[in-house]
Amino acid sequence: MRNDAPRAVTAICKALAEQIEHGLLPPGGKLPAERKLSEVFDTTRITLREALVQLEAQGLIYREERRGWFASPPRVLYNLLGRSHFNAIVSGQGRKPSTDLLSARLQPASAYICGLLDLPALSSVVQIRRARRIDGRLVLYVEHYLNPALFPGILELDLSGSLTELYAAHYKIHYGRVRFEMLPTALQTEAAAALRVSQGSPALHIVRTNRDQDGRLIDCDLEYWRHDAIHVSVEVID
Amino acid sequence: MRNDAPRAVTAICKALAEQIEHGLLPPGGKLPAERKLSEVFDTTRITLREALVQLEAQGLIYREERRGWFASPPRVLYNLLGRSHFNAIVSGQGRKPSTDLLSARLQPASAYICGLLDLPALSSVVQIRRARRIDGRLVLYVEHYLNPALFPGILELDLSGSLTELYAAHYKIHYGRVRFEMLPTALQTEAAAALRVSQGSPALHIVRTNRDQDGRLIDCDLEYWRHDAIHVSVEVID
DNA sequence: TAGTGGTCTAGACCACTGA
DNA sequence: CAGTGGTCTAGACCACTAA
Repeated sequence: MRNDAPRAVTAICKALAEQIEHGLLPPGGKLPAERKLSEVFDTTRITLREALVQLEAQGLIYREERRGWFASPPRVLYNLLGRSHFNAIVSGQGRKPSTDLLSARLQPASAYICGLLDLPALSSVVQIRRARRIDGRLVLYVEHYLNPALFPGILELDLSGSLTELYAAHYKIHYGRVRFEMLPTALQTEAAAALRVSQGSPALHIVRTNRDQDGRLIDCDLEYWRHDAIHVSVEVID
Repeated sequence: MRNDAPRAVTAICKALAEQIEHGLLPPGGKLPAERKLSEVFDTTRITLREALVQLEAQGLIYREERRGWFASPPRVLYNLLGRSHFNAIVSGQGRKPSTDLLSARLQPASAYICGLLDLPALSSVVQIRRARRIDGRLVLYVEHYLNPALFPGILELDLSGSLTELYAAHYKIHYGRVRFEMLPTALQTEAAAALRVSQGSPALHIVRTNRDQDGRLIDCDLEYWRHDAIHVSVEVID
């Protein structure tokens, strides 16, 4: 690393960042083709791509598989104490939420899920897989696992909306204690495919385990957020 | 992307991941040189490095600038409701914490810091910059900003230990309400240099704003964690 | 000083997107 | 079907680390 002259990659990052921050590339706007950009900056595609990947890591731009690079929209604020759900959070911030239902079925619980939900070995669970969007952009892949004893017939209902509201309306179950685990990782095969990004993209993994008003473990969510789509906040009162 | 045959990068990732998970490369252990590995996997260094970067993103390995690649130690659990501090958290999990004091001085507050601490324009603040280690490994870069009115003479004290304990012992100030903001990003120049990693490495940025027992804003921390060193947990009681 | 990682060049082919 | 991004090759030089 040269200490006097900045790296080519750094220079490209700065130039692009400056353009984005000054609004020359509006949020959601597509960047020019990689080959064009590498000409503009008089470098190779490899080097240019390294710069793009760094900007992606910073959250300034994102890519859609085989479609190109885009300026990132603002992050959505996820207040853990807000006790709210995706649709409400997103609409509350003036954005448009939507949900793709990927699959929903009863299946044997993995050892990991049994542990989370405190179920005996070889239990069955309801698995619901969904991809969620903000203003049309895929930002969140979730696997929900529900204790089937508490939600008879749920697979017949409309699972493309808020599960929270479904629980309340059909089962009179409300969230009580909720536990969050958060860890930065990279997207694995399933999540990457669902979000249409390349495997290994940085992401924030959140595991929610939810209890109801009586303290019973009712379900858990394995969430995978695009790392640049979210901003988590918590206020701890003494 | 070929759909039938897996990518070279994916194959390399799997092979290395398998070795690590089966303990052939113990945590903290150094991987062979990149050129050696690229021979082993019969590929180029570029391709091999892409695999290493993906494993880094997953948190399985990490690098030290110009020293090589190492298997990652386990993440440390950061319970936001634990109301504990770095040294206590780390020792409590059987690991060894240490702290490098990078700088400590009174300086004009940036507009951003004024906003966080609710200070008038052109205020001065005490800035303390530290790098913190777990078992010798640099994992956290922190900038602390203190309201100087509350901590007279603090620059004369030993700032390499727990500030929490310093506040209590010398100023009878204890934390009350605490606010956390968390967002995944990439390390910028200062943090990257302090942690001796390359700019643009994935990281978890945590902003803490702390109030004392009387609700006064006393200080804030801008924390930058190596993304693979931490596991955040919160329990929300209804 | 030898070897390592950090950076960069100059190409190539393929699969997919979108017109 | 043209253009794009995804992937890969086969090198090179430099700065730094560790012996």
